[in-house]
Amino acid sequence: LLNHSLLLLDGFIVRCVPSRQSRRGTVVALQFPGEFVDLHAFPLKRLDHDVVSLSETTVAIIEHEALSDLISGDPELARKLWLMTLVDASIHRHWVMRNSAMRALARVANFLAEYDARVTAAHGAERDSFPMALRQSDIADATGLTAVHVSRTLRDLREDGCCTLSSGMLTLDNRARLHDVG
Amino acid sequence: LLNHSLLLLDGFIVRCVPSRQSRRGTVVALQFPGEFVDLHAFPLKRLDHDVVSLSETTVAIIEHEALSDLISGDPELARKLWLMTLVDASIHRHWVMRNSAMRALARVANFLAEYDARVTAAHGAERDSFPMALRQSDIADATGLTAVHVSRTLRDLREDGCCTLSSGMLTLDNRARLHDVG
DNA sequence: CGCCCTTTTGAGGAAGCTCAATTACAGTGG
DNA sequence: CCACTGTAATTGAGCTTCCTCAAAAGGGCG
Repeated sequence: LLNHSLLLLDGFIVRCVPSRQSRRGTVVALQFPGEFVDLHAFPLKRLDHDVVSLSETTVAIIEHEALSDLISGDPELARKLWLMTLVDASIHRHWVMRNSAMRALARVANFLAEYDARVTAAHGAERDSFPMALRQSDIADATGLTAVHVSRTLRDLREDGCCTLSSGMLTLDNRARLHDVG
Repeated sequence: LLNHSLLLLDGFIVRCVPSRQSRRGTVVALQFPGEFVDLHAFPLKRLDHDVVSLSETTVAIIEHEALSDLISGDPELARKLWLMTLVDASIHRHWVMRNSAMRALARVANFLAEYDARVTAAHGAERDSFPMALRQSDIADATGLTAVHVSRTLRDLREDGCCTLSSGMLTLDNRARLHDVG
């Protein structure tokens, strides 16, 4: 039973639901700096998944009592907090579609494009090369593929001139083509 | 831009996000009587997916203005409405896991088990046989399989003694085994 | 240098897809 | 009552995609 939520200030976090596929389970969400990790625990009071940090992280712990006090005097803020959880849900729907209806190449490309878009939003400026917190096996857990096949798929994307993932850095060699593929 | 939300009173509705796989796109959510279809349009003011009825339906149209009036005087109600959208999100996460980490047999079994659980909740009493609003091609759109393979998978479940889907009726020949498989 | 973790590559196999034909079934009109 | 039609379900054959297992190659760090 939770009485606080986490706001991610720095680092990178994934949310996982248990499954037999991987030791850690399936990755169902990414969280970038500036995002709430488990705001839904505020009305829900419990968590139906695990929270895993993949790097050094800094978080703000926000007591639910404090949130209650804040929104009781500000219905507009309440609306905004609700909206943040709805954006989460919208992304979930996209993930269902991606992992159900796209083949490996498009799936990984689309995943990396989402990562790009969100890291850009968190960082404030578009870059053609930036740190990627996920290893290939993490991408596998998030896309429903095996690590081996992710490796092959990344090679295809690299040879296509889309992007290069190497030693923790993702380089977008051709953002337009990546978006096209994914 | 929406200024109202739908409460499903009777019938059956699916929510779809566009994809190239199927004409209608990927089914990302089921809605049973008693559930809000698009409550998230209240804070969000727009819809990022399609709403499709698969049967005759009766809905209540709820103006957002009315919702605003209601919750302004009742913070507890606001909390409950928020919670309903969070349950939706939790189910989304389960769908991501199911369609990413489960094989066809377990995937379809789990899907039918969810359908069973939710139709039971909506109907008020457990039954071993009840109407199934989805055709095999709809199940395919919801599980990320092809209609042909759903057909084969249902045959396997039938021969396993789990359940039988025939002419719009789903019969649970062995609920325990179905849960076990899925 | 040696160790551990991650990535890459190969070969073979299994799961699921595609295409195509057949069957079942309900509705419709003669 | 029976052909005729259109939709949904089933079945088969061949193929593609992805998985599994196993081994090799990098790469960072003690």
